Amino acid sequence: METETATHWLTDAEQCAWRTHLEVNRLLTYQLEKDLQPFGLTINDYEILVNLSESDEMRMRMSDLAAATLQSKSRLSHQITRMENADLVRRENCESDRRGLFAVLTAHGLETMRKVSPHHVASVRKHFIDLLSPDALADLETALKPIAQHLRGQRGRP
Amino acid sequence: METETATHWLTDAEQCAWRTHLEVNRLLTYQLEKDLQPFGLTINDYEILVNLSESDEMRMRMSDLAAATLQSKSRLSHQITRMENADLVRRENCESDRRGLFAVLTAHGLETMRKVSPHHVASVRKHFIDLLSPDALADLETALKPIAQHLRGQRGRP
DNA sequence: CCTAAGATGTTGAATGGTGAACTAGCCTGG
DNA sequence: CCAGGCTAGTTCACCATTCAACATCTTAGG
Repeated sequence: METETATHWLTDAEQCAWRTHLEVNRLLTYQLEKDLQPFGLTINDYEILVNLSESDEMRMRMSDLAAATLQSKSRLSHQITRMENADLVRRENCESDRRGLFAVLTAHGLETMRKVSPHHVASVRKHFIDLLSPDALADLETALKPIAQHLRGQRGRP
Repeated sequence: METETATHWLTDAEQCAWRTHLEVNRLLTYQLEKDLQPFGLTINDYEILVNLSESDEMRMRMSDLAAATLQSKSRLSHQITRMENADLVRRENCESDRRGLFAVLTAHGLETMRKVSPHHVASVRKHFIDLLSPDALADLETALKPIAQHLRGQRGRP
């Protein structure tokens, strides 16, 4: 009789799927970053722009933006400072809560977004979406959705 | 007749799958990192340990290790320096090519690996593998494998 | 009210990552 | 055999991220 619980190692199939997942993630991030580079944007920059451009009035509270992009407040603060220097975004005070700030997309930020997004979408297609059959896409979504939900639940837990 | 090529935007289904994929990645990385933290290791550290422990003689050439973990040589060099200071790894000269160095797992590194890996595997199970049915796992592998291959091909291209 | 606890955001120091320049050793063709 | 170009790895200067300390404002309880 075992005195300690045996580790439940991964089967070959599990390990293979897991490593493929890891590899795709890393290579994909690398590739998207690279395709964005000619425009002087990082993936982080781009994601901020997406969030803002999809928001009402092109603005979001710093906290909400940090939550939406899964970054720490500190990191977002630095990030927005950099983007402010690049005139992609500006900070604006919040009337209703004077502790608060909005990050607001500037005209130049919006313009940048319009120019860059087609290229980014093309990149996502080329390196991901278009390599998946409609069935595979659906399967992927089905497989990952519950995981996303589980992980969201884990956030900010012991 | 259009004078410029229209952007082929993502459909709702495509966008949804894409964003789920992104979200899972980020949250999963966050979670795995967090589960590794009590042992004083980062995901990067862990991955180096895995690579070395699976290698012949518990050693790999710096270049090979960099390629295997998809890091720049510079980054790996810093990383190994840190791990050397933590006595997880040591550098050793290469007889056959005197430019070369091996990163070698130390006894303490191996011991650490033995202690930590069951927890890491449990974490991978809890937050990923065990949330997938065997079918979903197979689907995932099927969907991602060609993408991994495509991306590997893109590496180090114009 | 007033105070204490909590939320919002910034800052600064320390650590980690990047990319280019560099050192050193290998290898090939003339 | 030796000059040039190539490969391995490190280093340096700069940028990005983290973590803890802080300033400011809000809100809930007494």
